[in-house]
Amino acid sequence: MTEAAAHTQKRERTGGYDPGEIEPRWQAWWAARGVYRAPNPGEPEFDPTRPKFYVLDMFPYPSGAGLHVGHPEGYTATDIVARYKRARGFNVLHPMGWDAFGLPAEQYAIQTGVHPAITTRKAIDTFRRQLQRFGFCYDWSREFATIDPDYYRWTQWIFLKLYNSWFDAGDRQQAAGNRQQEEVRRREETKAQRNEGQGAQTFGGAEGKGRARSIEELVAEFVSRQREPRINPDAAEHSATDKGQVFGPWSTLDRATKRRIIDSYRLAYLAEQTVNWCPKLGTALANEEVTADGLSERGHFPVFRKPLKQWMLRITAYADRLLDGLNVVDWPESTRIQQTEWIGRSEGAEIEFPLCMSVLGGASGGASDSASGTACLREAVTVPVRDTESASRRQVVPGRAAPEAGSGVAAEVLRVFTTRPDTIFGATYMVVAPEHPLVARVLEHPEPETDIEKLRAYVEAARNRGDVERMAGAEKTKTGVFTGVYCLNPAVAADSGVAEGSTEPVFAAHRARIPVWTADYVLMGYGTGAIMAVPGQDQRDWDFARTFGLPIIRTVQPPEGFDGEAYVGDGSAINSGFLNGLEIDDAKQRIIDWLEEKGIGRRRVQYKLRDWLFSRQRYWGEPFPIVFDEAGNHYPVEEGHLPVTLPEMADYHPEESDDPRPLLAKASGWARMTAGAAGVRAATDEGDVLGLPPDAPVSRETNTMPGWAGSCWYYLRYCDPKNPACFSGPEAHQYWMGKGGVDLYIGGAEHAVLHLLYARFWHKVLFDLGYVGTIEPFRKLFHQGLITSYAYQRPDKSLVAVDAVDEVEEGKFIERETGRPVAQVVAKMSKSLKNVVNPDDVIAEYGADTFRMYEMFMGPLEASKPWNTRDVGGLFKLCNRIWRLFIDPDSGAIAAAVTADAPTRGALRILHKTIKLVGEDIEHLKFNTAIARLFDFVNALTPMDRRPIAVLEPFLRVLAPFAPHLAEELRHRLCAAGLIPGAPAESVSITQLPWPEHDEALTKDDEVEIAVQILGKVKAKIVVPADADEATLERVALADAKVREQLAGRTVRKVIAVKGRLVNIVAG
RNA sequence: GCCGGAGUGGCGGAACUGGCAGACGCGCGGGAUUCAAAAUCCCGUUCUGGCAACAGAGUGUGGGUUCGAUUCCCACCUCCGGCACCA
Repeated sequence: MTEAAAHTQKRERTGGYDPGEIEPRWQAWWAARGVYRAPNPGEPEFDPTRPKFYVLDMFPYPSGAGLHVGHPEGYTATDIVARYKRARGFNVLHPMGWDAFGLPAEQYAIQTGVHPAITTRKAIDTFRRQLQRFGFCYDWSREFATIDPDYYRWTQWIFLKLYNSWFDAGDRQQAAGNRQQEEVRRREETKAQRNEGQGAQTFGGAEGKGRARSIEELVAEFVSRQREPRINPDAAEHSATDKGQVFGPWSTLDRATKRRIIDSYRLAYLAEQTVNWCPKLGTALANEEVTADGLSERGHFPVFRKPLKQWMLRITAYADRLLDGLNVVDWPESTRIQQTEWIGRSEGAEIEFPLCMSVLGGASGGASDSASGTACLREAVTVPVRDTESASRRQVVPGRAAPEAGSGVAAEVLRVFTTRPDTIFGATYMVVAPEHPLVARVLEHPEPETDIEKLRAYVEAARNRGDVERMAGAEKTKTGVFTGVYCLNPAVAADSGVAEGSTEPVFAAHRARIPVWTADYVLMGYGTGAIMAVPGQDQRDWDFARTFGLPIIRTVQPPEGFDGEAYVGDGSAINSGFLNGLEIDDAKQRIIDWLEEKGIGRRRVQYKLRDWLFSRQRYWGEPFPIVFDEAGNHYPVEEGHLPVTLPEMADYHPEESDDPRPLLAKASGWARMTAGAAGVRAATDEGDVLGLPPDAPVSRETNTMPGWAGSCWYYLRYCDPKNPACFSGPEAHQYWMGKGGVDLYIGGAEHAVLHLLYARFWHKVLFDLGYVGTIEPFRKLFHQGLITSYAYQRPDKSLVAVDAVDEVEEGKFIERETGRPVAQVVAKMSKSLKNVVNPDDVIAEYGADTFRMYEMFMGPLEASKPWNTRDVGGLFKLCNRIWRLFIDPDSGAIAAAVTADAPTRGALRILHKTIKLVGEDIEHLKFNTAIARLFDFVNALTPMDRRPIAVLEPFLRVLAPFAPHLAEELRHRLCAAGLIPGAPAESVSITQLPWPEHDEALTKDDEVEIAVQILGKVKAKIVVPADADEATLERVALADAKVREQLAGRTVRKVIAVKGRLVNIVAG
């Protein structure tokens, strides 16, 4: 019989602690009275005099398997904080709901035909029941799920806001200048917010780095000629050639061009994306779902890389603001670093290298001029370029159109991005990605030195390998092929003419003409898909140069004795013409100035962050509020026609097809209709490119949104979850979000980048458009650690399931089957190791209060720690001991030692210490030490034969956040026995009572024990008044008998006394 | 490889801003209570030596700074997490 079971048996005979009876009773009582309901501003029960506190858990996905012991860890922490803050006089918003779209329910539907909604609702019911059994103080009246049409209607609405917005980069120069000032202002604001907890709203302001504006305003600027109609120069979906492309005045443009321009600005746009298409499964797969040998993880079907039109969100426009925001939030450093690295901002330069080709122009467009191309080649080889003026460029590449910044004429120059423009003199070759347009062009028009078969084979091989494969390839040996193309290093070419007499022109000219290679270590998706390779200062380039015997020139002086390969440290420039002698930073400035002056390069910031692929070919997700006309143009469904609900499906099997078609395409009755029926705005006239005639046939977008969509804004809906007219009423979310947003957000570190970045992005768009008043959604973020479990390990490190092991003696384990010894180790909980702990089982045996306290007592919240069932009993014992402080377990009556006597000084001291320390620990989320204080209190009270009510009752209010059922029960029993004079009526819940105030004077001991060290070793202890000063300490210490004995025959050289701490005597 | 975080008794862990290492809990040992057991209460519990007083060692390893280091500095080892040819 277990300890708890035995105890329960005893309780049946007597008045012992019985959580199985107490807890459901109080849960029902709290629910019936709506104790945890948080009224919104405007409701009669709302108290505007209190500050607000919004404490949020990360949105759970209700899996069919139910709750795991990892879930309640964070939930208990937020519950404690919510209860504590409520007791400290805050209006607390503490909601819960469900992130319910997702793959598992759909997979289940494919297998069984059961509608995902049914599966999902069932899983939600299980989760809710389990969470309610913990006694969490959620305001369940605010519950919703992302699958509710009333919710996803607003998810679609936000998508439309993105679709109908563009990012106005504004005057970047000015923005950069304002940056620091802005940051200071925001930091101040955040500080103020932290102090106040709430404040006035500033709506619709931007952050000084560009902002989202409505598409209508953009079109108006085109129409009024305020802005020149051109393709968005920052549009990732357009080729370098198309970016920034300029057309005539708006009124002269045709419908298609107008649409093309507008769409290039939208924050939600369609683009061809290469996806992992699995014909057998009928869906695109994420990179993680594809095995190394190109098969689907599920089913092992072939996967092909195929271009597919996908919705993308232009998150890259917000890269800088997403970075800046990280400075104003109180988040774990590691998470801020992860986001920073994910965004991956690099400052550098874009440089154009003139191409020397026999065939210019061609595939990538632009005028073909073979004569000048040949001339260029010849010229570069034989004639050092004298002219250092910008004319030199014209000379080298005649007939080249002068491009504007950001536009590209890929036919004649090779444009690269580099963070080390200072090393340009060391660029001995170039590398382009295999997908680079230059490669395709060379394949079509080979150069004399092109080995076309080799090149084609290389490019083919590269194509079917995804980026992941390419980069994670186990062997890092460099591969590549020379394209046959050369280009000119503009710096070397120019410099060779300047340095009169000192350099050898011919050598310089050879140095200036450098080969262009293609290699898969250069990625098409980053920068321009081309690099200048500087093997002297870059290890990757060094490795490549060594592999293929390319020249290496150091352009930074390594320190003496440097015996490494590429040198990436500090130093001054060498072999670098006019840069020689400059330190790296100065050399960068100098060369960029030079490049800009020549018009062949410019400063540029580059990000690793890519736009967000927002389409999924699934059923169980939010439909897009978008339709297409017969020409394939897209139109938004007007707000009044939302939500676009999911159709019923006869079966959920994806169509097996080589032609990627989302699952919803099977619902043809749902997908086809007229523009009028779909809710597309009726076109006003011929020139209206954004509307359609109502009778025009349209078909719905059949992709669905990804799982992240619903969780991007749920924290806003909680503020006003039932609002039928608005995503969240302004008064409600302005109040709960205050100026700093969510006050405490606890969840796993696995969402450190994706969810937390996507949500911030949506929030900033909503901020720009004036819908929310905070620049960041989550002010303070905290990650709870993983709860692990024990497993057993054979000597060969393989793991053994817990049920296959016997403990033969204390701490010694053997594998039952073999009799061989195994070691106990900590491992992740997993079905295969049979070490998963089910919270329901634990609660059935010990109750929710014990469970809550155990999880909080295991260790620091942020640490990963192993579940040890044996330890749970210790917390159960604590609950029992608390019970017996109040209740005589034999009779069930109030214990005889409970007295109305005035408390002793000692009893008051332990109470006030407990109040103070537990409060401080909760504020710092140090729940493990807070519970240690509760133990201290109980240890101090247990031996007392008179336990004053005046000490016991405040203790219950300190206990309540941790063990709410136990505290509630005991307090009601004291009330019923008439032991709480002048207390609120019994109908009041302990959770509605204020936190007891502690008296600082009462937390202090009168006397303290001070250690006396001699040469750093404790040799004696002295007892002195708590406030004894240093001189007193020294005097008492030196007078101590033991100390004198130790010091006999030695001279005291120095005495260090620290008030309240110790005395250290240096003697020799 | 790079960037974080962490290594403290048999176990989970504690230690403010450089000031008595091991709070609190588990486990274990002893005692009280009991016909007995469970439960409960009390005492002990870092290691080594000693009956003991006490002595010595001790916070991953090796150095350093300091009257004094788990805490600060340098080098290294191990584990966990993230990123991984991003020019």
